[in-house]
Amino acid sequence: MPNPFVQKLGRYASLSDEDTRLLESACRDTRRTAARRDLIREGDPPGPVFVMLEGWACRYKLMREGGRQVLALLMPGDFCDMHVAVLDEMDHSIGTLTPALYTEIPRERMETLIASSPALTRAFWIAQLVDEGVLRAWIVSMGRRDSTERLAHLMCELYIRARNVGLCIDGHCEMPLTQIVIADALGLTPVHVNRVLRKLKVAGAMELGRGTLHIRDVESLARIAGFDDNYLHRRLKLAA
Amino acid sequence: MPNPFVQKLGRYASLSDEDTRLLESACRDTRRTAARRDLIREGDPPGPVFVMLEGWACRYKLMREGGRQVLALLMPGDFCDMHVAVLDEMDHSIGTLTPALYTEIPRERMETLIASSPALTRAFWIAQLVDEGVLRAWIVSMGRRDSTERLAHLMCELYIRARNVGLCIDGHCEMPLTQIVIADALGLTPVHVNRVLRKLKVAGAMELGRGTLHIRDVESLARIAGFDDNYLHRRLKLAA
DNA sequence: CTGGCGCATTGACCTGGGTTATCGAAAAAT
DNA sequence: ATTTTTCGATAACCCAGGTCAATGCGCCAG
Repeated sequence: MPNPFVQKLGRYASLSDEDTRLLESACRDTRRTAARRDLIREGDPPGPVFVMLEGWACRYKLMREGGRQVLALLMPGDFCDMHVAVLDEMDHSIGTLTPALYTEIPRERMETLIASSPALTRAFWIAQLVDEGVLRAWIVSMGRRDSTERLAHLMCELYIRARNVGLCIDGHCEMPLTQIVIADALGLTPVHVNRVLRKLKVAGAMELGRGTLHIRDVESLARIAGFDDNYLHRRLKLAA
Repeated sequence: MPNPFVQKLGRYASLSDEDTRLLESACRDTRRTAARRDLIREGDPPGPVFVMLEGWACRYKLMREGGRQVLALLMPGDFCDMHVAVLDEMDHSIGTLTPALYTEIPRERMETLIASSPALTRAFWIAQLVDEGVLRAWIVSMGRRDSTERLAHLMCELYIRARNVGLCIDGHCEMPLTQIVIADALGLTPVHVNRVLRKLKVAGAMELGRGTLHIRDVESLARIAGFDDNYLHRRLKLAA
């Protein structure tokens, strides 16, 4: 099966065979973890760059009173923090949501990679900018969308991102998120996420269950969400 | 008066005289604008890097139904989007909040700057990572803090950032934000921002009026906010 | 095969913050 | 100087989403 890291970066710049080879060889040394394991914790000194190859993870921050806010969902192909190494300590944690396969690319290796080809440099920059765009889109969602729009918007985003790395087959894809994780990501309670999911199911827009997302009516879902994919910087071809 | 751009980057790496000179000369060519002018709009092709020298601006996104969400507040010393030029179009707008003085640094110039010294490279990376940290902190605020904590948290952040570039004098600083802008930033309504401001004033924590922020009791404000400055990647010395 | 635990589901009730409206005071425009 | 616009301050009312509580299901460990 194709390397999702290569697949993702390949969307942002046309990679030569040599670029591809470099990326693949940087992923040679893989590790497996169980679900709910932290790869790195808030306060830790930043380590290598993590690249997700299988399974999902998330960035998150724990609150004093015990709640948590998920800051980003990481799926295969996603990587974290090209440059964090220059910071003194992590300001958030990263943990797996499912059993996962990932690579750690040491900082020097990463720099060599970036320096080795203009296409790779460009691809990494774009990936970074898209990640920032996603952060901003989350802020927009939390600030100005109600719970239904918010959930629909997140599902549109995740669906497109998953499709970009080949994780979807016409209208449904693997999405191993519990309602609790979704609630932690959207700033809602699990109870309310459940209510909204029911509503979206009844509306015939989408269904989420048993780790799988089924998009029932893309148009309708995108309309509910007020979804515009410009922040992902690719043309929206949901119907494809 | 000192160049806030130099001042800001100087916090992140020790700049040689040569570095300082380079930065200052990149700011030679300045422009003035009135308040409420867009520097660039969503959908526009990305242009040069903007560096704020005087006055405030914000990144924002307009909603279909007319609302807007402020995504970041830019004060003197802040700059935007080192690498946006690689993207096809802007996914949000940037507009001034006050009359402003700023510089536009063309992309090539920016690249020369970054390439010209390891200290500058490092400083730009850190600035970028801190900006991302701020985005994440906003997500945490919107997801998990109530309106009072949220407003207090934003004021702590802005106070520290303003102090970093020399805009504060013991406990008060210029902060030309209307309650409407604050509401747009926090995902609240202006009416409610007003209520919360009154509450914080009565509590003796802070006062915001006539474009000026007065911190009345730092400890109390930070406690209300649940503020931890680790995401700004500098030691918190609010009392200094 | 069974007990336990995390997750999903649902109901009843409550509250933080939204909505709408009004008024006076600044500030900006002419 | 005066008109116009924007901003801040408050009050009355309402609802989206939180809170609390109870139940059931599926899965894994023993």
